[in-house]
Amino acid sequence: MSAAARSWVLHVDLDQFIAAVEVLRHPELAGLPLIVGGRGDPAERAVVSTASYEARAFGVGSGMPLRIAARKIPDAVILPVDHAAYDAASAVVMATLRAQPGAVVQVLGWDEAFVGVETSDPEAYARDVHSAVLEATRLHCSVGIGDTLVRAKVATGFGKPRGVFRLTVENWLSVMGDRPTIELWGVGTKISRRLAGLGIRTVAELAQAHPAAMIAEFGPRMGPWYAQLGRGEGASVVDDTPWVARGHSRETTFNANLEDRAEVDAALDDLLAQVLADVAAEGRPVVGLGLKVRYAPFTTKTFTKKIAGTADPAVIRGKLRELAAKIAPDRAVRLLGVRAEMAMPEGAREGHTPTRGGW
DNA sequence: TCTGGGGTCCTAGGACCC
DNA sequence: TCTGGGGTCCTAGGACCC
Repeated sequence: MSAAARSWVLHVDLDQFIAAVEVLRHPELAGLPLIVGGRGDPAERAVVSTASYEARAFGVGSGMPLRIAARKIPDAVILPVDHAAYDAASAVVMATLRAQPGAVVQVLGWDEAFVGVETSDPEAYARDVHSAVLEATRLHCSVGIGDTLVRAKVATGFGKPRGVFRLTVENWLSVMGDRPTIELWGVGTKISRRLAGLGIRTVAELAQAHPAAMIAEFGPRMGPWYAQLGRGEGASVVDDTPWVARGHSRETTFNANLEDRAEVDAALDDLLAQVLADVAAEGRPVVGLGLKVRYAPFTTKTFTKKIAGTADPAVIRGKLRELAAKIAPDRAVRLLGVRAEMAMPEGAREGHTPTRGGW
């Protein structure tokens, strides 16, 4: 018997995207423990962006300091992050998705996107997506199928690698109900711990959480959102409105802490110049500034300031100086970051981040 | 083990105004 | 005197994602 056509959400996620792109360029690396991170130098302060399956077998994963990773796998191949290469590969992937019949595509990152589609056979559609992406890029992907964005996103994890998995209102609780809340998209260590404090440890428990208790703990917006997440509910319509950046930022961790105020000022100028180059490319006025400083060993402070909209670098630099006056003069600086917030154009999509309750 | 870089959004609390 | 109540804006901090 054949099902009627209805709308589905697909979540397409490339397998080992960064490592796979590198292996395409360096076929001789196939099968070796491969680590991509920072500038490829384990002596520098940087972390792992991606580890190949072979490297993961040694306990190396993304987010781990490069130095530790190199210690765990002394003969690993360590490559620098090459944004341009991944951007190019990503563009081909997204173009391929948009070329699928009836596809509405919402890009989530370099290597993943939602695809909204009307079909009677979403598994067949998903396999077509996999074939098309493979043919265009020689990269494999996994596809989650869902009746909401959240369910599609979570489903992908069960399809990896190279597979397809469907998660809907029918099987959500039987598949996810007994799992810990941290496995939900948007629940991290902190929130899962606070949930545990309320006696909520599993997805099923979260799904039935008392609304008043959730609001008391997490506020009127996030409280109900987390409970919804537990049920896999939320938006079911893929939104292909173009994404518009709210701001741009640059930050740097110094390999040796900065002790000197003049060094700090010079580093801030350098970061600001990079940020303003990104901003200038969009031609939108700057309406806010942020300055982040991490003191050694590891305390982070941020300072922000709204400003009257301007594109004048001299004015912006003056405002940044005002924020910089708040940096403790007597503490060694480990990291500096500069952020510029831009005026949003009329009609830009609001709340596009699913994990913060925006959907 | 010792913690990158680029983003987004939410919340709490203080300032200020009426 | 001894201190209301609501609204809005801003700043700082927190949490999460890829």
